[in-house]
This record gives sequence, C-alpha cells and structure tokens, in this order.
Amino acid sequence: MDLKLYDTLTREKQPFVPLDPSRVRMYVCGPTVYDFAHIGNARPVIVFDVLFRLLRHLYGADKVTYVRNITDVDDKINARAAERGTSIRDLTEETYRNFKEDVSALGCLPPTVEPRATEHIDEMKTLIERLVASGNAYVADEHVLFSVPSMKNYGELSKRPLDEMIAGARVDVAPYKRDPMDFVLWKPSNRGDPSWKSPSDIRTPGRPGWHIECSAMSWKHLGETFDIHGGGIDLVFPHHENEIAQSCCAFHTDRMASTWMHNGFLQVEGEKMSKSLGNFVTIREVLADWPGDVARLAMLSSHYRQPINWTLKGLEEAEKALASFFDAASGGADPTPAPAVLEALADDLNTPKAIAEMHSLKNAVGRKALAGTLGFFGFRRAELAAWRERHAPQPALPAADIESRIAARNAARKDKNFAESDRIRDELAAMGIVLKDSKDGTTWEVAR
RNA sequence: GGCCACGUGGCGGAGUGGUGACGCAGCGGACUGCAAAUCCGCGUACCCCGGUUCAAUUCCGGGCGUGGCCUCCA
Repeated sequence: MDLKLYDTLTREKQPFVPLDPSRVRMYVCGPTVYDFAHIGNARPVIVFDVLFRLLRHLYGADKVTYVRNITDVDDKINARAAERGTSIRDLTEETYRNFKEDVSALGCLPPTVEPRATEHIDEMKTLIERLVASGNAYVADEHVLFSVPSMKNYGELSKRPLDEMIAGARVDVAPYKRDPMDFVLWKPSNRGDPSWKSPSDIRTPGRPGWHIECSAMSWKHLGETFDIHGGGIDLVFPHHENEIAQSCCAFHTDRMASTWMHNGFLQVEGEKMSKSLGNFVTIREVLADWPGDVARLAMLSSHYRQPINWTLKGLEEAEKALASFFDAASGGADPTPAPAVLEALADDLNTPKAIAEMHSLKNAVGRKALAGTLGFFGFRRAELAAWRERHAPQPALPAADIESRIAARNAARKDKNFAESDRIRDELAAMGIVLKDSKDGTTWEVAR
C-alpha cells in the first residue's frame, strides 16, 4: 500500500517515505486554550486523527508518534483570565479539559504527546539563543527578533516573494525592527502577565512569541526534522513559514518536515463563521444535538483540502449514512478496514471516496469488511444507538393503544375488510405512526 | 490592492484528456390486498469566454464569483 500525500511546500501529491519507518513522526498545531473550540477547530483534529489511524495501520501502532501541542501562553488567554477574574492556570486547565472531552466525543484518539508551551520555555530559549548566535536573530529594545532577510528561502511555503510582502505591508512597523518582515521570538511581558527570565542577557522578564513554541516542542518530542507537519490552511502564513525559518536556521537543515499538510477552511450554512454573523458554532453545541460520530462523518464527507460547508442537512445525511452502515454491518467484523477504503485513504486521505466504498460494502459479502472499516475509523455503534433511542420521537398514543389498533387492523385484514384496515392505518399515520408489515407480523415506529 | 485556493446534476461530493463515482432527494419496477420498509433500475452535470488537441469538465490564458492570508489578532 503506497501512501501519497499532498505537500503544501511543493504543491504536489508525493509518495510518503518516512525518514525512519520505525518512528513515523507527525506534528499538528493544537488549540489555544482560552475558550470552547469551534467546529472549524474540529476539522484538523478529525482529519489528522484519520491520518494518525492510517499511519498506525500502515507502520504499526507503536511506530507512530503524533504530537499535538497546547498553546497555554497567549494574549487572548491573559485577557480572558483577567476578564473572568480567574487565574491563567485555571482557565487553561479548564479549557483544555473541555477540549479533550470534545475531541474524544468526536471519536479522536489522544495524540501520543500533548505538550504545553509553558512547559517548554527552556527549549524555546535555547533555540532563541542559537538563532542569535548564528546571526539569524537579534536583540532590540528587550525583544528578540528573527531576521527574515537572514534566511534565503523565506516565503517558500506560502509562495510569497519577500519584496511583494514588504510592498503589501499595511501595518505600522515597530521601530525596533531592522526589517519590516522580522518577527518576534521573545518579548517583554506586561505587568501581571506570565513572564520568564529572558534569554540573551535581556534583563526584563518576558515571554515567547507565538511561533517559537512549535519549533521548540516539535524539536523536543520529534527531533530536528520529522515527517509530517499539519494544521489549518490559515496557519501557512505566517505561522508555519516562521516555524520553518526558526527550525531550519537553528538546526541548519533544508526542511523542517518532509510533508506539510493543510486542511481547507470551514463555512457554516454557506457563510463565513463569525461571532458577528451569529453563526459561530462550538463543538460543544454540535454535540448537544448530534452524536460525535455523526459530526465526524459529516466532516469527513469532504476532502480535507477542499473548503467544507457545515450544514444541518449535511449532519442529517451523515446520520442516515452512519445508521445505514451500522445496520448493514451487524455481525462479526474483520480485523482491518476494507482494502478499497484503505486505498482511497492512501490517496491523500480521500475520505469521500472511502465513504463511497463503504456504501458499496452494505451487502451480505461486504458486511464484515464494513464492520472492520467502521472500527478503523473509530465509529461507535453504541453511541449512535443511544442517541437514536434518546431522540426517538414520542408516539402520540400509548403503545398499548397502538398495539390494540394494530390487532384490530390485522383482524380486518384477515377478513379482507381492507377499507377498515386502511382506515386504521391512515388514522395512525395521521398521528405520525408508521406501520410495517412483514411475514413475522406488524411493527410500528414514529415517523421522524 | 498583492498573493494563494476553490467553482461538478435539485442538494452534497469524488474523479478524469476520449466507455458520465458515490450518497440524499426524485422517478420507474419488483414485493405487498394496497402501502411502508427492502431490493432492482433510471440522471446526455462539470461558472463564462478564448486557446492547445483528432478529442477538454479535465491542460493553458483571460473574465466573473466565493473563500483564505497579507507581520507579534490565531
């Protein structure tokens, strides 16, 4: 099985060849923990969970290291904690707990490591001092800045030629920057904000810039170079571009990660999700109405690089599809997913194709493979069943009354009094109760 | 304004230089006393305009539309 992945850096689908097949390494940018994660945040979490599962299948579960960081030092966190009057630690811990619950409900495996930024300050400072020593960074006005002109390939990931970026810059450039493109590695802390002893002989305590944490944590947990770096497409510039600059200059390497993967953006009911439009949807809100697996399937029904439109109709369709999969897959399960599904996933994670293959397994010969596939994806039969039970509409009549009417109807049918039997059925139908005749008798359910 | 994506049937959504995936909805048939459920079958879709080609939805150029990014906001 040859895995091919699209690499943002080369803009090409390429065969995936791990640097070390006995230790496949993936880093994905995780949440900034200051508030409930929204459904757009859920996309990379789900997408890279599927990739994690695929890699574990291909290389062995104990051969894959998946690192997803937790950003727990950030201006938004400081502001939110102050606003709520809680400590930063309490806020980030609570938000992180909520995040873990959310993504677990979405059927995602925990990553191998979930490092926190605040626990890697030493590594960040080491990187910063290396960059200063190598002339890729400089100290100015108690800041440490990365010198963008010191890196010749800067802009390669986002395909932004430097001169155009400078020409397009709209924001006032801080006076201490040597070059308008330079970005912060370390900055002084405001009073009351978290602070650490600064690197590079800066006297004032400070805190790290945004980008350095990922260079530090990927280095600590995966090494100087690794296989896959993932995240949302909005992170390509400047975040990932700057990570590359920091890591490649600190370690004198050409590539930070062999493959850069980015998921497309998410819209809600055809509109940009924003608080001002009032269509801001948290994972928590979705989970209040739907099983996590339905949200998961809905998310995977678009290819990860395509834009996705998050809609109620999409969730309804996903619920039907998932129910039909579980209906068809009753009985034993194969230990592995169906080959056709694996093949689809191996082609740059073509989940819509994989789902189409699952539909074609909904027959007698495919059901064991389908069950194995559902297990591979992490879909949970019991969860959907419990949700269906909970959300089953209540009949307008007591069950005993329905049963007695069914008995009356069947008596009429036996007498070939079809006018009467149809009358009873229509009467029940008008109350939303649908009858199903089979050779084993008549059953009923409430129309959804 | 600059850069980067995306634009497929009623809806969702793959894919491909030449026999039009898949799902939902719809239609027809089987089954049924009639239905429901189930099963079987059915769709001359590829934003617009040029170009390349024997042949383009697929490649190239332009246009229009939508979205993302454009430095310490993530």
